[in-house]
Amino acid sequence: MSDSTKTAIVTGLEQTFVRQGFAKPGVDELRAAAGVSLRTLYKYYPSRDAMILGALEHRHGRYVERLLDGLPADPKEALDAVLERVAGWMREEAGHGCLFHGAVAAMPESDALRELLERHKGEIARRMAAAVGLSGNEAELTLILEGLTQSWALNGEDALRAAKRLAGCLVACEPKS
Amino acid sequence: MSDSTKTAIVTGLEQTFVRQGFAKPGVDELRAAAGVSLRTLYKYYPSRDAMILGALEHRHGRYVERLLDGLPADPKEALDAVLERVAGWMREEAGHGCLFHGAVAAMPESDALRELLERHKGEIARRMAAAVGLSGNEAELTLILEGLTQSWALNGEDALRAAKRLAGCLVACEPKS
DNA sequence: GTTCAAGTAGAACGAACGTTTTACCAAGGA
DNA sequence: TCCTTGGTAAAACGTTCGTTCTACTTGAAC
Repeated sequence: MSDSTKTAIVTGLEQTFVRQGFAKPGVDELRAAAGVSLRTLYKYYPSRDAMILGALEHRHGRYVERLLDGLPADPKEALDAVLERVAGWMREEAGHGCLFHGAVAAMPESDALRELLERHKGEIARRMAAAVGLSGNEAELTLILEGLTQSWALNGEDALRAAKRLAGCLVACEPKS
Repeated sequence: MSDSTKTAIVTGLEQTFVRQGFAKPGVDELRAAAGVSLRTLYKYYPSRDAMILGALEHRHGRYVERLLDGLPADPKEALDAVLERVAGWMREEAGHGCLFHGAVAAMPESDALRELLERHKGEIARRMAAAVGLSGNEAELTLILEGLTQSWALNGEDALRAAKRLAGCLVACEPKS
């Protein structure tokens, strides 16, 4: 059980699910993407469902790191930076929207997936609200983030402009404390 | 080929896909939900993919009607009404987020699904922006709508409050024309 | 030098799947 | 009366799927 093998496998799995979704790719295609033998693949992830979970866990780590590490200390700059980073993620990694929502949408009856979705979104909302100094407006922030992620597929860079504009409005409208 | 049979079938299909997603349910389960024989089901929808497309077309019609028919003439009231109607839809019909995004997420390589998604979202954005008097802010409106739909699964009624608040901010911030 | 963990290649298996087909039934119009 | 239309029930077909298993290779540690 080597760590580098596991990373290689899970990277291949993640890429495949991003490109093809969760319905289509069969285990043999996942195996090819992982670059290992079927036996090894099943040793690290003993079922197709485990492969899905593993890929999502891996993506969660990458996403949180990319979005939240080393944000500017100033709350306004941090807010702007987060939106830019989300747009960058969409450009480079997620043409088709949030993979976690996609997984739950594909298999809405899986409790494990729903739990993972809640952990993922919850952690991001909490940490981001703190970083941008809008802890009382978690729902508004989450809405802007989800809206940006989801409408990116429809409007591209316009979605980023709209998100910045709405975030600006939110800060401007906020009752002074 | 009777119309009432077709409606009964497509209603059953839509419900099943809403509840179970697009990956899991097999044709025999869809048949049971449609309440017809396998032969009849295949006469109306000659493949599983056609069943998916048919269910989404049907849902599109229902959604557009519910969201946009008979809106108040006053733009501000109309905006509020649309958000309320979206929340009502989420409460009653779509616990798991937008079915169109879900379909594309499950099978991102299907051109037919992507076209349908664009038609669906495009029509709603255009007609709604006109109805609420914010035709220059389609991207912002779309973002709020997508954000509400998507964050409903996470925050429930708080998502509606956040959407109303952001919509209010948008109207207040808008440069007077 | 042997052992052992970690890997490859790919055959095999039973179940499930999407689809087609056969056989039959009920009602209405010419 | 017969034939068409729209439907049911369910067997059958060929494929594909997720999973397991057998047989073999390699590299490093003791």
